[in-house]
Amino acid sequence: MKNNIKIFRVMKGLSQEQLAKEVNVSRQTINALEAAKYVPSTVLALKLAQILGKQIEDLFELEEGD
Amino acid sequence: MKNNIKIFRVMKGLSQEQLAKEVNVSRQTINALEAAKYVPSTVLALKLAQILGKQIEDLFELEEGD
DNA sequence: ACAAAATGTAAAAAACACTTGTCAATATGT
DNA sequence: ACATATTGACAAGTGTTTTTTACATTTTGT
Repeated sequence: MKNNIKIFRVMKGLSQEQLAKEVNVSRQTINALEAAKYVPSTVLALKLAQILGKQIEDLFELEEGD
Repeated sequence: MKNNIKIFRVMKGLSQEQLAKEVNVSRQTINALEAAKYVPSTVLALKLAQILGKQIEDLFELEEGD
């Protein structure tokens, strides 16, 4: 599961910590997400999409094996 | 967290079991989802949106407390 | 009325998101 | 060069949550 969170976050001029605060998670969670260590819950995905002004489908891409 | 899975599933003329097979989960998972017993993983949400021809944002709606 | 298909529900297992803490590395600005 | 802000990475744990297995009920068609 690939994601483009980092790209859109930077485009918004936000630090990981700032984004984390906006969606109520720890900074490490954002960091791990950008490193594709795991896939966020649907709730978090929706919040991220909302803050970043994108559709979830823009942020995440299904891969072989998902 | 509300969802419209049932509505779109029926519009597609699919049974719970058929939809379940398409997205590789048990039939009961679909049933529980439609009963809003829980929110599916992002992976499953993406697959459902794909099969139903909708955006995740069309299927799920954030509520107070999510 | 009967069989088959579809749906509902509950308990339990299995999987996973997320936190906290910590340290190292890289970038940014003065 | 120095200090500060930002990011990367990792371990360990916890608690939550998704998902399955199994059984019961309802619906549909003939």
